This record gives sequence, C-alpha cells and structure tokens, in this order.
Amino acid sequence: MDTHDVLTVSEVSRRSGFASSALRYYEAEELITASRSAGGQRRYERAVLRRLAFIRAASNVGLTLDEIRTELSRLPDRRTPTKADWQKITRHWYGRLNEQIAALERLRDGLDSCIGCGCLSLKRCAISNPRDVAATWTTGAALLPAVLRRPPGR
Amino acid sequence: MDTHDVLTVSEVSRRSGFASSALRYYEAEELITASRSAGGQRRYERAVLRRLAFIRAASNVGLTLDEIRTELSRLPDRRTPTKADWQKITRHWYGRLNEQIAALERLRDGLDSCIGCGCLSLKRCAISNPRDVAATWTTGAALLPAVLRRPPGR
DNA sequence: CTTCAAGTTAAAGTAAGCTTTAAGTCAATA
DNA sequence: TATTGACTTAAAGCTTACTTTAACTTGAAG
Repeated sequence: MDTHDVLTVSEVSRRSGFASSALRYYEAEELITASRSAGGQRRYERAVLRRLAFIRAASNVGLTLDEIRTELSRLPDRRTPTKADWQKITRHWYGRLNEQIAALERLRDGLDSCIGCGCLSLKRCAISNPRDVAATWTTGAALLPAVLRRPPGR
Repeated sequence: MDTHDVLTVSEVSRRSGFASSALRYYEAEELITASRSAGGQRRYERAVLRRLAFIRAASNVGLTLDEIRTELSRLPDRRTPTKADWQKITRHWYGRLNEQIAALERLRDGLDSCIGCGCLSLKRCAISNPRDVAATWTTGAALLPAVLRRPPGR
C-alpha cells in the first residue's frame, strides 16, 4: 500500500480501469504523460486519474481520441488544472451532449411519424432516404445534425 | 431512364447513396441480396432500396452491421415485407432510440452536477470514474445504460 | 462489329482504438 | 541474493466497415 504522490502503471490501471496497454497507447497519442523511474519505468502523477476519467467519459459520449485530445489541450500547460479549468472544458462538452440528445430526439420523432406510415424509405421518408431522386442528403438530413450524421455512400 | 422492376448496381448506388463497393460488401455480409444477369452482373429488386434505407438509418443511430442484420432478420423470409413487417422492426428500434436518449440525458444531468463541483473524477464522480476504489463499474455506470456503456479498460 | 462505361472478382489497404506477442529488464519480497 | 511479478519496447494483430487496386468481362450505344 503506498501513499506516495506518484503512481505505478498497475495502480493507475486498477484505479482508472484502463488496461496498461491502453495507458501506453494514450501516452503515445499524447493524451497523458508520465515521468520515468531510474530504471525507466513509468511514474504517473495523481492528476492523470482525472484526465483518464475525462477520457472515458468523453469517449462514452462518442468523442474520438482526436477530439478528446483537443478538449484536453484546453487545460493549462504548466500549472495543475484547477476546478475552474475543468469546469471550462466540461461546460463546453455539455453543449455537445445536448446537441446529441437533440439529434436523437429529432430522429426519434421522425421515426415516430414513419411508424405511422410504415414507409421507412423512398421519396417520402427523410430519415432513411435522404438523397433518393430529388431529395439531397443535405435536405433530408435536416433531422440529423452533424454530430450524428454519417455521409451517405461511405 | 428505365422503368423496369430490376435495378442495376449504378441505379441502386445512385438512389441509395451507397457506393457500389458498399453494396457488394453488404451482399457479402448478407444484409442484402441480388440476383444475376445472364452475364453475371447484379440485378436488384426494388425492395433493396428500403432495406438500404433502413441500414443507413440504423447505422446513423449507432447500430453495428451485426445488429442491423439481426433487425433485418425479423423480416419475412419468403414474402415481400409488408407495411406491418416494417412497422414491427421500426417500433422495436424506436425503443432503442429512446433508451439512448435517456442514457445521454442521465449522463448530461450527471455532468451537470459535476460542473457544479468541478471534480469530474475520483471517488465522488460516478460519471467518469465508475470503478475507482470502492466503486464498481456497475454501480458507477448506473448513469450509463448498456447502449452507451463501454467497458472500462478496453 | 467496335467501343467503352459499367460491372466482376479476389485481395490488399485504411482508420480507429487498442491488445497481444516476444524477448528481455526492474524492483520488491523472502 | 534469488526469485517473481511488474514493467519495458517494437511490431504485429484485431475488429468494424468499407474502399482501393488490378486485371479482366459485359452490355448497350453508335
């Protein structure tokens, strides 16, 4: 049991729930950092747990590691992130979550009307068939904002 | 301009928005089927457009092709799917959408309280740190139902 | 008939997000 | 000190969902 202020890989792994291979991967991807022991083993600061917590939460909401890296870059480079720093990025992120919820609601409501008609396709259904015939993806996809949109045909 | 009841690859591609390579892939994955011309070229029935519409809509909501295949398997094997058949699977799917929305809302609300405290981690924050110390993933993840849950550490 | 866009196949490539493997080193305990 | 579990690296492997490539064939228009 150690009460030190540096953590080993296994401690971070256990406490964060990430496999050590994931921790190494995140380090390579520059999402987290680690110092080294005399013998070359990784030593983490406690703060890494908070970063990892954010990484998991963000990826649960569907952010890519690339996006997460960007979010994390809003944290100060030099000083230890304060409560206010975290709040800033969390609030930013909250907006995304709201967007995603709204997107799904629009989709659901569109689907709702589809259940009524049973079509789910062809010219009439904008949810599923955004660019057949006259309709373009852009118009049809009004229901689906960018956060959830997948371009048609790839 | 052809008014036939069979469609070529390029027609289906244009009308569905899927690349022909994707159509071939879906056929290999048994999500759609096609008959063949004398010379061995694919000929699609019109109904494939509806299937493709469903595939796009479902994948937009985050279903994997595996899950989509399962959904599609609810359609009748022999007869052409009726409006009622489509309604059955659409309704089933609507439930999923609602689950997903609820999941995001819980997440957002949890995050909301996190904005208040600025923690986003460690023992107190169930959103981001579901299994540190005493907390288990299962308990912590009460906020995150299965549809959105990613197991920690992989 | 010729021509050429459209179609065919198998196989390899891509991107994300990690895990696994292999072969070897560190560090804490007995 | 000897052991053993924890750790190290580079590189390859995995899964999903497709796309790209290469080399060749169909089929419809002129």
